[in-house]
Amino acid sequence: MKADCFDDALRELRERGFKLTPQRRAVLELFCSDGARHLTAQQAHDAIRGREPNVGLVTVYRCLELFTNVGILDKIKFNDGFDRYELHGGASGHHHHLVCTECGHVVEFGDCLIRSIERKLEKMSGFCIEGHWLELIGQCRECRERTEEDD
Amino acid sequence: MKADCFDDALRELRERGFKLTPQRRAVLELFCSDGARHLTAQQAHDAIRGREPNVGLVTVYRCLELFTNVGILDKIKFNDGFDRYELHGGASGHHHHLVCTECGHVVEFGDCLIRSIERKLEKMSGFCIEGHWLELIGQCRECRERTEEDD
DNA sequence: CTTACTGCAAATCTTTTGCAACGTC
DNA sequence: GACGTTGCAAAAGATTTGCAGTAAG
Repeated sequence: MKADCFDDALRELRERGFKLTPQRRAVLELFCSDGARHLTAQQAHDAIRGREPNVGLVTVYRCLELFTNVGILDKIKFNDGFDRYELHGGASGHHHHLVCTECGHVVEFGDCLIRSIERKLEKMSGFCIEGHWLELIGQCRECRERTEEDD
Repeated sequence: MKADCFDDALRELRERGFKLTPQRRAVLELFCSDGARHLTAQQAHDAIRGREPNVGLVTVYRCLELFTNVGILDKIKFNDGFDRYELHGGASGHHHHLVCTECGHVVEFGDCLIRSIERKLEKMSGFCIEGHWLELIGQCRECRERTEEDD
């Protein structure tokens, strides 16, 4: 549980004049907990329902939008049809995802490898590159070994 | 106009026992024409309507799905909420997109730069990487120069 | 002629919005 | 007490599906 994130987010909200409701608190707590990575609105809602039944899915959507605007969360996409959210920057900073096609296991990795590509592309294209989105898919070690056993 | 693509696609369809309807022909011709890159279903429909008014949007969706299953088209995403399609492989082979945030101008580039990253990541993570999705956004040269003039 | 294909309308699924009731500050 | 916030229901927008009619082979 990252207490700092929670306090930082709280302060950010207050400074901007937004109110702290139980619903917003629940969403914040969820995203500041360790297990909460790249969650969809529906997943967040499901996770919250247990502790706070009085939180509508629409409110979760609005919280996610607000927190993203304020800079507390980042909206990320896995190209699976769902908008997903993570703590902005987060413990591991900017990163990308490597998703297992079998079990959905996600590995995160930093972007240091992308920077050099961006510089090359800027020279080639004349673009000023502002951001990038990289997702890799494959089979994780466990699923690969399990598949091989089946042969 | 890439006549080879069109003929290849036609043969592929016939071999698999699918019928060639005027609607499918129109979609195929569109994607085999030079200007047709990363089109949405709606864009394809609009482009076809002029020549073939009797093509419903639903049919375009079904053509795109069929052609993707058969391997004629690839489904790609710009994370803008629309599914987009291109000729599979295409003249330039596997590639990625660099999209201008100002004017929407798209530059394509090959993936040779990604392969080395994939190999490093496979060693790090134990994954067997099967595919990747990379999109870069930024400002193209023209938009950057126009912005600077405004200062 | 048979079987696949089309087109319309309606359903689906995620996300957004209108509006009255509610709760924070 | 004022005004931001919530929740419901309904809208919106892209895509999919059911089904009766149509046409390719």
